[in-house]
Amino acid sequence: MSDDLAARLREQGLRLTPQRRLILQAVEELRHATPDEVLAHVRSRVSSVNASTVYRTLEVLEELGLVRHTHLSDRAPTYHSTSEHEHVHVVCRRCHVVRSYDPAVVAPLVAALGADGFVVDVGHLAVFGECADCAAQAPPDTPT
Amino acid sequence: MSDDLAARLREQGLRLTPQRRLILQAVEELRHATPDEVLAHVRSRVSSVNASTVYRTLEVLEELGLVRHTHLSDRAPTYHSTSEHEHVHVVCRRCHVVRSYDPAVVAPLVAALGADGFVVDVGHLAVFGECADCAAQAPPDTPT
DNA sequence: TTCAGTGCAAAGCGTTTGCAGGGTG
DNA sequence: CACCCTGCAAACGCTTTGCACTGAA
Repeated sequence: MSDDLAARLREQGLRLTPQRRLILQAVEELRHATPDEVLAHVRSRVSSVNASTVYRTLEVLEELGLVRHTHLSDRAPTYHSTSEHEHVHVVCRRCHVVRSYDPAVVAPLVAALGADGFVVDVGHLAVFGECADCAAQAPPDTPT
Repeated sequence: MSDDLAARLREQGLRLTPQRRLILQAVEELRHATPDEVLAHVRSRVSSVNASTVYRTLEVLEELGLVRHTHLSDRAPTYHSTSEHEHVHVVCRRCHVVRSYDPAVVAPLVAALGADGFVVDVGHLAVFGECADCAAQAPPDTPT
């Protein structure tokens, strides 16, 4: 996918820099990562990368369609590569386990809203709730 | 619903204060509001309420099950009263219009995840995408 | 009278921005 | 060699926290 990177940047008159390559690579390798985690990963190989560069780069990569983000917690967003199959994130609010589902699970929802002309951004969807394991063991409480 | 307030607070050994009453009332009247909007609304009637009290109170009210929150933007969360019917929020990323849908639209999703023992928190769901009006008029771009 | 709740101020976390120097194309 | 990109440091928006005082029960 890093091949796309050079091409897509060029299309927009943007430049290919080592930082951009490393950041995209980090997102691909981590599969799901916050800006902070991306920064840490990049720094584990090269020492000098700045947090603001990570933010600016993730923004660029998202505009180029190479990465996407969702909100899997009330804190920082999570980025993932678009080279993965599109998927819906399902998050257990109790144990914080994140599971990916095939977009088929939301097909009826997409269809229902589509009837009103609304186009759902499936990749951004995060469904919160309580997973089977937690529901089994847990007292009825505790938030995100 | 403010009757519930006194009762539920008492159950937990908590106290009924003017601030708590006003904050719950604000959420009910505004229907969808960020902590900041709640603060402004409360201050428009009484002058002295502190932001940290709003945050602390919204947390308490949510634990008591009197209010709920969702994330309708990448910024502050939105609170609403649980005295409204449960609904799913659908947000246009372009014009930021928020529309509420009957939970029926996600019934198939709830059923599909339910098959795996996952209990979906329907009230917390926010579906992002592009509404009919924007899709009609807009160039294919622009983020949240 | 007790202890939960409040206001205030400071700190915290994640993110953004202005600017000057650096490196890509 | 133009101009995009980066690092740095400061600022920012939202939220949380520590502490002493206040007031509900």
